[in-house]
Amino acid sequence: MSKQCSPVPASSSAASKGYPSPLAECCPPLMARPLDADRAAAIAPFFKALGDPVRLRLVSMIASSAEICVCDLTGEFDVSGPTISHHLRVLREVGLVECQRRGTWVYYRIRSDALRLLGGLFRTPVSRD
Amino acid sequence: MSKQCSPVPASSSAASKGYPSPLAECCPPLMARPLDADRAAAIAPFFKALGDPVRLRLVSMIASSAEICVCDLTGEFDVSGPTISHHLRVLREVGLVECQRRGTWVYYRIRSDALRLLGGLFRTPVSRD
DNA sequence: TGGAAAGATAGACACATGTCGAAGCAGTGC
DNA sequence: GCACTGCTTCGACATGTGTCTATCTTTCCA
Repeated sequence: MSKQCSPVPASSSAASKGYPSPLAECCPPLMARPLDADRAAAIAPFFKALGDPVRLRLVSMIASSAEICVCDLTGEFDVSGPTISHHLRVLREVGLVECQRRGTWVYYRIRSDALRLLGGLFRTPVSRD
Repeated sequence: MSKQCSPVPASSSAASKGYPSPLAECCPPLMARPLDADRAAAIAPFFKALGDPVRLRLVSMIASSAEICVCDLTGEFDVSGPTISHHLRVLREVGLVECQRRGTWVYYRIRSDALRLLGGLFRTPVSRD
């Protein structure tokens, strides 16, 4: 029953932590006002997922094309296939990417709503600096 | 000799990893083109630092004011003083914040160049999505 | 039906990380 | 000088994380 691809409902980890939906226009820029504990707990997993060099590169590769096959990702790294698969799972579960199986191959795509959310945190509200 | 406050040269962890200066207009948006391994290794530590809920909140509190005293940070969390101090050190070493001692108190300030760098990664190059 | 290939999962293991209490260091003020 | 306060560092500990090999599942095709 294809337990592997897209077992993730919509937002997953953040949602499973009790916060409604961090993807939905949730948070003001970091410079605007302090995050409360709940929002911080909901958002931190996204950054944590991006905090590994392999995963960061995976995200940039996936985000740079409309979609990309796992077979085209694996060869670019010095780590084993299962390790790539593990990292893709982390990215999937946090809601940064989504995947779709087509025949033998699995294609990954970026979730641009997640990218937008994170980008929004770095906007400068008034342009102080 | 105040080993505690600002023992960090300029960019630290990223610089110590051999990459010139991730703070200096280094990287195209994630969606523009894949990061090479070196840049990913230089940038991932920033996200890793933001990947802890306590640190993310600390950053948002520091970024939300021009500067803020450690004594005003500690009380907002359920963890001990040494733990806050540890997290501030991580943020300092990666180059996200900087600090300055004034008398008995230590004040933290955001490094907006770092915030800009990270924000730049989420810009949409052409506006595909 | 059976083999091959693409990926995911399981289990194990070394290492990193978050947390704490205790101790240390740097200023302040008596 | 000496006690006090603010903050950092140290050492210890439980837990989390990244990686691997081995195995399993899914799909395709002869």
